[in-house]
Amino acid sequence: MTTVTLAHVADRAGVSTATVSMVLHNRGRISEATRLRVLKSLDELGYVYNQTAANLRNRSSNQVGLLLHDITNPFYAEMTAGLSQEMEHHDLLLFLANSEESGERQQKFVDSLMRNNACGMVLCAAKETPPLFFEALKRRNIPTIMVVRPLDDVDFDFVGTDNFLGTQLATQHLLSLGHRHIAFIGGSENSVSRAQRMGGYSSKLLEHHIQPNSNWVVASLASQSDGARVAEALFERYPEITAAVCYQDIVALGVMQTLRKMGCVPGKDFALIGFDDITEASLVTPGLTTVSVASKEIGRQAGELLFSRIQGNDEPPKRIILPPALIVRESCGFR
Amino acid sequence: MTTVTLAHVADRAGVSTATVSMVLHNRGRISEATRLRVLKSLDELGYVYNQTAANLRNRSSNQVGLLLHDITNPFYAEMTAGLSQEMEHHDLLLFLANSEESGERQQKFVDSLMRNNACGMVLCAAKETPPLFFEALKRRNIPTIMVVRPLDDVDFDFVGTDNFLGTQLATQHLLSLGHRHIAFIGGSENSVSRAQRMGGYSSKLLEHHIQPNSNWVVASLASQSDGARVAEALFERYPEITAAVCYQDIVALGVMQTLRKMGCVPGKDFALIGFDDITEASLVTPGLTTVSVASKEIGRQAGELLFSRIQGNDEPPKRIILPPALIVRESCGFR
DNA sequence: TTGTACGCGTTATCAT
DNA sequence: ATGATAACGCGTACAA
Repeated sequence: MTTVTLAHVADRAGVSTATVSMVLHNRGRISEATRLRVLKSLDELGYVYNQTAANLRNRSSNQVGLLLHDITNPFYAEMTAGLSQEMEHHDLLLFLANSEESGERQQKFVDSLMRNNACGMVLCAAKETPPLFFEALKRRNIPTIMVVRPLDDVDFDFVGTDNFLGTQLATQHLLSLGHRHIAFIGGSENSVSRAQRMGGYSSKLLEHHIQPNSNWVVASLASQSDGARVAEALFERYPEITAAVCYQDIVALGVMQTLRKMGCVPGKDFALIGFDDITEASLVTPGLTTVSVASKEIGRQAGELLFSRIQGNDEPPKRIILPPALIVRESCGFR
Repeated sequence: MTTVTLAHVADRAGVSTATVSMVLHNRGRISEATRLRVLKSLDELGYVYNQTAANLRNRSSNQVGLLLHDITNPFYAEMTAGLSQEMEHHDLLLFLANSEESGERQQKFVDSLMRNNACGMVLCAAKETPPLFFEALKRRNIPTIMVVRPLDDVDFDFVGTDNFLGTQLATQHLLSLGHRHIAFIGGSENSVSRAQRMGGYSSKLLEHHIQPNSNWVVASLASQSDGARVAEALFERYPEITAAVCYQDIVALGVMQTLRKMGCVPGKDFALIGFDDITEASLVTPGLTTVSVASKEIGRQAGELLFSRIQGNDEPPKRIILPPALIVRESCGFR
């Protein structure tokens, strides 16, 4: 109840609060005798350090914010685990918030972080975030790392994966299996990530002297059901398609449903590739061939970079792009 | 850079800091004229409220901690989403930490919460947590809600699901499909949740005058691979088993792998039921019949209860047990 | 409405 | 060499 303060400890040890503070931080020149006396009092009174008071005095804090749209998405959960580990390693506390793609909630969270004097943040910005949001952030001058969703704005640190290379790998895989009629399914129209992934896909086709067909490129929401829906429409109109690169695994799983429904066996009659390598990808039958983006590593690297910024690292903004890898399972069949 | 304080705002508006504070909180009787003047200054100077200072003065905070073993587990991710939503609703910030079943990390997190003067916490305690940990928590007297893992200690609020009823539902389902040789797979030996789930399973068997066979009850780690491993050993020794209730979905998915490997079709040659209803359960083929525990709702209810405790609700500790529901998919076949 | 003591740890300055 | 003094960070709320 009655909180024990430095003053209480100091009284008991017969020293000043300054001395106790110094002992706590192993700073200054304190004789071994007093040090022991202070430690004893500290222990006897069950002193609990008041970080709030220290933070106020130091105009600092040990608290970092993480904003996602949806922690329920296994990709982000993995990333969070990586970041959390890194934060713990540096004795930082991690605030978590889900924006659910709402700019309002995003703003609310960031405001809250400012008020609480957070020392840094990791953001995966909501889709329709206005430039003003980022401008305001810059003025605040608080270390901020953007993750996963690439931003045009180069003034921010960024950690993500190489979307372009990822779909290149995927497309190359399909091409070398002999496919020539390859669709691209998923992603929302205005997404930068999608543009990059589409770029990898189309560039690979062109490299092989194949004309990308814009009719075979369709968007979808980030859900299994919508993936299934758009795939159905696509395959009905263009039965000549024999393979597809999907924007993300969730969508690919939906496409798989549609294929089955049409009596088409993925991995035999059709070749399907996803993106993200979420846990589900290894669980479905046939196993989904996909592009792995090392989600946990993104979190870890973001944490590392953020920590260095908090420590005062003021090098120009960095872009850390982690290499993706093709994970071959059964959904594309065998050579 | 130079932080704007209440004093600055007060100066500019030609009033005292007390007045500004009152305007900020809509407290006291301030004339409309001064109120507007203050609001104007607030805006012009771009004032940011310093929650840290307020917290220090009030000996309070708006920060809550959540401890899990693994945010990567979809069950906990869902729960976190529910809690996060509830916290946001009450303008509380949520600290997240993964213990990964380490008592040390758990202790470290809780200590950190104490130092930071958190106003409450939600804990899913690590497996081998010593009673001393809970005793110390009680002395601290900080609102704490235990979740998911039932505790013997009745001095804490608890929110979880009815494990016993859950496996009763599952077992009943298998029995009514005609199965008589039913195994119980998964969970770690010393877990209370497991004891409860095993209780539901065995009581149902007894109710139907079937002797539970302890050889058909096997433990496993909370992973697909270990589920597969123990299932393989079990089925080899006891080929007469035709159905299984699993401790959790992850394990059931592993069992499914083993079945397939043995040329056994789940839902046709074998009936399988999981527990948790994680997303993957609906994605595999055949869809996994399972017991749903409303993970998100657990988070929400924990948040609600915690908030009421923070508000001063000092009723005796509550145990909120959410009813589970059987989700019938295809892994048990059809009648 | 205001003046101001207060919450508690920090650290520069001063004293022995 | 050791350690004390006290102003300070900034919002709060009571007495005036």
